Amino acid sequence: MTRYNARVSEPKWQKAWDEAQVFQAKPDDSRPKYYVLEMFPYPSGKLHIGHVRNYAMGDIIARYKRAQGFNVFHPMGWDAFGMPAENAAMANNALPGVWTHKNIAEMKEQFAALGLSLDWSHEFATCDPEYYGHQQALFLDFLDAGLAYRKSASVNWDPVDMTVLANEQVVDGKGWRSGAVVERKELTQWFFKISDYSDELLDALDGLKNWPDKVRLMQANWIGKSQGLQFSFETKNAPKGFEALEVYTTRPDTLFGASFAGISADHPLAKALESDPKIAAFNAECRRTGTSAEALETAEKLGYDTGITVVHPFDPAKTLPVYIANFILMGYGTGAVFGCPAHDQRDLDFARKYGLEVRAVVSPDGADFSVQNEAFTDDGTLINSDFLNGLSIDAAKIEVIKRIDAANMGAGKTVFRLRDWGISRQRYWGCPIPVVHCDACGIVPENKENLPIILPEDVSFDKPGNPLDRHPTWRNCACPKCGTDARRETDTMDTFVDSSWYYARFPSSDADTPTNLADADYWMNVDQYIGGVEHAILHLLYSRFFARAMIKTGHLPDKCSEPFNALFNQGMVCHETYSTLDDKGRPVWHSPDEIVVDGDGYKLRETGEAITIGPSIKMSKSKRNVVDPLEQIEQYGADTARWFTLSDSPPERDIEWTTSGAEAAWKHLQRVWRMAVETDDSAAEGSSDAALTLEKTTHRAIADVTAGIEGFAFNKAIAKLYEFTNALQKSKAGKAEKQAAMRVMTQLMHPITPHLAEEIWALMGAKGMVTTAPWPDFDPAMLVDDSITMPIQINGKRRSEITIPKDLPKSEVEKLALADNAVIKALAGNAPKKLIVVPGRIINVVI
RNA sequence: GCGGGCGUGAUGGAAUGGUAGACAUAAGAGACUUAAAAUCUCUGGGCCCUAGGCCGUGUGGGUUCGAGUCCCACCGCCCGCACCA
Repeated sequence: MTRYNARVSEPKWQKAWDEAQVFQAKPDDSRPKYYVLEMFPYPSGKLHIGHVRNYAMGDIIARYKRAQGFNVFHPMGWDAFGMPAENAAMANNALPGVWTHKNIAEMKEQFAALGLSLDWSHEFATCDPEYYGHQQALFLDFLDAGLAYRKSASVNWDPVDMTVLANEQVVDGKGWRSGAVVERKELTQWFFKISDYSDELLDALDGLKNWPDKVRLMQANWIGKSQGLQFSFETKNAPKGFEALEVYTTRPDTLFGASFAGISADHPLAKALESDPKIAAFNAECRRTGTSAEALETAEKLGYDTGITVVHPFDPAKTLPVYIANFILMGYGTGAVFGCPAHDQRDLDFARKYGLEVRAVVSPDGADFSVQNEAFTDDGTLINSDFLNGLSIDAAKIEVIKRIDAANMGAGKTVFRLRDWGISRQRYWGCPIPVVHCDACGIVPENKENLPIILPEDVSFDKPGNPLDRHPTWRNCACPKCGTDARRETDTMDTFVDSSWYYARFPSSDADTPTNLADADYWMNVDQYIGGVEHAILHLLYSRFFARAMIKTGHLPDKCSEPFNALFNQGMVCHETYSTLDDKGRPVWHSPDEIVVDGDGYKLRETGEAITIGPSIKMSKSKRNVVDPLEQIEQYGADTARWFTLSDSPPERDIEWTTSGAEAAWKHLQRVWRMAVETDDSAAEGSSDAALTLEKTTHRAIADVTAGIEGFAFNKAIAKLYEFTNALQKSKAGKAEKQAAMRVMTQLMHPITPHLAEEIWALMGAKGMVTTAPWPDFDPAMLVDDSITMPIQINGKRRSEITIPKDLPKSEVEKLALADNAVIKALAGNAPKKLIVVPGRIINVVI
């Protein structure tokens, strides 16, 4: 019996595609273009099984669209800057650049084994000076356009990675990569003015119809738009310069319920009072409080009465005490608020602790109302509020803003949660920020003709901190303005900058400017973008900002403000975990290849020790539940891995890698191969009924698989291919008909298992390569049968079925239904109460 | 706390408001084989003795001729954000 030998066939076809250059795309106005892109990988040096699934998805789309006649652009590159290279440098005494390029070379080979239809002629790595030099040019243009600026700010400092992190990179109070508790630090940093686009980035989310709702919602929440009132209280007993205290609120309607004013420990007023050692100590304590989930759960509301008071804007007789409070954030609004305990839970907790007045000013029904331990935050009617009494919340807000505005005390204001993007990183392995510090001229942008500012290679990692800082000569340069001795900026850019515009570089990867407008005009935008949901905010929000900034600076055409037309988030590949316990009762994790199934359970191969099987979770080095894709490819071939990772679950969901599942996929591919070989031996003449049935099945399969791929339901497409295989195997049609069906099968399988498809295509003597063959069409007329079987329900429960001609009039269907034995029996001579016929679907007899 | 999602056989999962469990995996039985592998056939939600029937999509209600699907409440799990005034 012949077997399909993936180990021989796969490299053979990869070479054939390569030599025919079938995946290289050039602008061509005669065909519609289609730009499909998967988030480019970090070159860790080792392909992960998750990569296989991710890139297989993109490849299905690319191959399918190519067969549909689209001019498909499917490029690949490397997100090559970042911490791991520096960590490796410290551990192995290897240079980050050398380490990274070695990884890229290894990984590219592993990618080749997957048979992806990639156009490698546009490849680049973000650590190439040819790439990051253009990024430096973009930076200078952003600087010129006011989109980049430098300021001193309190930043998130990761004490392990010894670098600054963006807000988006702090997760649960910890660094997103190192996991270290983040500290606050005052540093002068470079920022991108993403806040210029807060409104636009929010509003444009509505237009992203082909993005997951979840991602759009997450971005909307992150941008966090609030509408409210910003106004000033007049202060009493405050230090000089603080005659007014500006606060922000989204509930101006509750102003008459105010019983205190609160300021952040980082508020200028709080700092001005630090000459009092008690206040200094209190402020220090506030700053120390963590922001992790647990810390927030348990943190008590703490305040310090400054002795200062403010005057109520609508009631000069009323004054409110000013507290420094630990729950007020300097980074939002003005860092100062008025507290209305009745209608804000935090203020209520605070008021109860410090014995402040709790005065309800909104009542659910307009009647007198009081609040105990739970703040009332629902809709209602204003009470106890002078001129606001009887108004709705919305009307009261408008009225208060109007009066504050008229009194020149403040105005309505929209505030966003989104802050500007701090991009300075105190790291070596990143894109140098192209500015110069000159004693005479200050901060001077580097001249564009001096770009790229190239990273030095002779660096050492024997000490913590940024090697660029202690490099003997690299910092030294001439001031671009006055020519005197000056020093380079040693901070490099956040690696998220690198990935914020790579998609725009691919179409013109050789251009001597960051982009080429003609190429961008042809290829942009990305029609289908695929990647993990972990980038829902960081990468995707930054990219949306970058596209706008690049339009403003003339690097992209106007149509590119939303660079990703459609987004798909794929799930992860998981595996169950295996553990034993050490002598102290701590778990010891074992990798799947150390495990054997032995009669009644899983055992450790070496010692026979029984294994505890844990839940299937994301593959990770620490839990050792990792499956090496290269071993799988070595054993079964890339097609099997591609087929299996897409077969069982919807692509957006996590899947569990199981050995039995992978073997089953491999068996199935062997079965298809065998069938292709055997159709040659079929009887030359089959039954004509069988031939017609097979033809209809074929058209049905084309329709279903096409719909599956179009709808990103690869698992369903694969289920339909199984059905088609089963039907073809059982078919009694003749040789020619079976071969025709087999050819269609090959075309339908080709996006998923391209190598096997090519091998069968060649075996059957078909012309050219299946990779370049057009997608098969189906005839809608072939999808309908002449007779259909309709279930009959009695009172909604299925009781019988009848087979009737397709276009039988409704009245005839009713007659036949009433003549059905089960119906006659159930009716027992009575007329039905109701008879529902849904044409082509179902009949329901109501008794 | 706020926001979002999801609960279907032993398992992964199908199912425009219209025959629940497609397709696959595990498992069981059988065929072929000296034997194993490979391959093929059958069984494959639960219950009742069968024809056949009853029950069944987290729980309880509701809308409907008809609900896994829509609505309400509850329970459980997952994800995101989190003292944002």
